[in-house]
Amino acid sequence: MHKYGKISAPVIRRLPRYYRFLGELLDKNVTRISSRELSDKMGLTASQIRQDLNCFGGFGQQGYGYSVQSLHDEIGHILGLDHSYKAVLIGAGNLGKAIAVHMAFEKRGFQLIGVFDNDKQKIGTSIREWTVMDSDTLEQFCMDMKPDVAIFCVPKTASHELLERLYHLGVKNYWNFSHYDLAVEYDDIIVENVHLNDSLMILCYKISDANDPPEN
Amino acid sequence: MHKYGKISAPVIRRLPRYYRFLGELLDKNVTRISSRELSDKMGLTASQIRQDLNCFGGFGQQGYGYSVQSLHDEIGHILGLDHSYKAVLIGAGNLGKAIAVHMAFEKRGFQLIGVFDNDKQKIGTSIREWTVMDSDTLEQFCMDMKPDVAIFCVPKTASHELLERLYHLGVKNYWNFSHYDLAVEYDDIIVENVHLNDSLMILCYKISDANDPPEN
DNA sequence: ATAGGAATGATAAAAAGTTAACAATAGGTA
DNA sequence: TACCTATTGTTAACTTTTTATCATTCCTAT
Repeated sequence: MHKYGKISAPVIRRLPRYYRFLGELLDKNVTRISSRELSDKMGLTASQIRQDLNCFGGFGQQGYGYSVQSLHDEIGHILGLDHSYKAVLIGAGNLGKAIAVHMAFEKRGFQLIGVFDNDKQKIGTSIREWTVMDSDTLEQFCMDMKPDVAIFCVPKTASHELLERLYHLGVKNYWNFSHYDLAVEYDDIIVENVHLNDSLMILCYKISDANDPPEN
Repeated sequence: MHKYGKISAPVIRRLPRYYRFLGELLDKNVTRISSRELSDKMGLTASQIRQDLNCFGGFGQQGYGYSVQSLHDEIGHILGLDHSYKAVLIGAGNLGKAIAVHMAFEKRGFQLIGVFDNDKQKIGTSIREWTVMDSDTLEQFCMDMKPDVAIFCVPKTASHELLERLYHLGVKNYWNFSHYDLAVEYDDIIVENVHLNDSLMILCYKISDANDPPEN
């Protein structure tokens, strides 16, 4: 779909934020914006915004700025949100359930096609439109449905074995909520981590640091 | 508690990962490790590990390596995990419930002292040991209990007003799950974001990019 | 006790990322 | 139509971060 040069990770990680702010501007019926105005709103430099956007092409007009609508659309396209990658979610505990219910997958380039768990209590229960399936049926399901992505909402202890199974079933992309590093196992998989524990510890650091700042 | 020079964000964000890997080594009864071995396991350079650790002091011994136990403890201390910051969670929906149930707050430097929601259906219900309280009582609760942190599990639309209320109640630290940027509102607050939507979009980008790589 | 080897801590070099500066250009205005 | 202004796209400077190098130190074995 898109073929730009190698884009650096920091730039990529900023794209969703641009997308979000532009969406908010759209809601407010703002039709055009300059890098300067946007930088003020977002708390970063105008230079960075222009630099970032120019990785993908010249979306602006000199002396005028950027069209909010078309920039929003462009970024959505760059992110690949017009895809519909098939995702399976594994682990229908509190977190898995929250993810299934909470996320607007369709607006983010995905489609949730199945929810799995190995707990007999949960199998057969419903989460919105999905009926929780038995993890033991993953092999058959994957061969039939060929999901693109697995969403890992399982405990750390289950992660390793599950990754191995899915990897051999051809699943190479992972959204990982488990307190475990999938990426170190295979080098041809794509992993996006949501390490809640790490995030909480970072918050702890920041608070501790602020409450007891280094004397200069 | 700790007073090191200014530590850069990238270093801080790596600390929890070191902590995690060291914890796993402890579980396996590994008593010592060299930066080289650890770097192999973690998929980064030995140089970086040594550089990172030396921000905080010399924890290793030349010709020997690092003691797993003491390095683990040191990093825990640096992160401030021996604190017990008081946290309130706001928004007892699927996500909020999952966070309340899922996270081992006590092991991460926190203590969850209250869960709030404005939905009459949810008020009074129980989530583990917590009874969901009415958001309208936040003012009184905060004045009595002086929480250090608020965990935002509310919809974007509620975020702005809620931040304003809590800010004026003296809450200056936030763990933010809402699809909204709190940090742009005030400049004396600490915010750690968990933007699930952003993360999902980044995954979408990575997949799209890998499936249609730039030709060289 | 002493020598050798191993791995750190520190310094230096390289790479990556951010910010600043400015020329080029398009739109608005007289 | 032509000038003036605003704002981009681009290049260059600067800053930060990462990686490599190496001297120093401490453990281990003889």
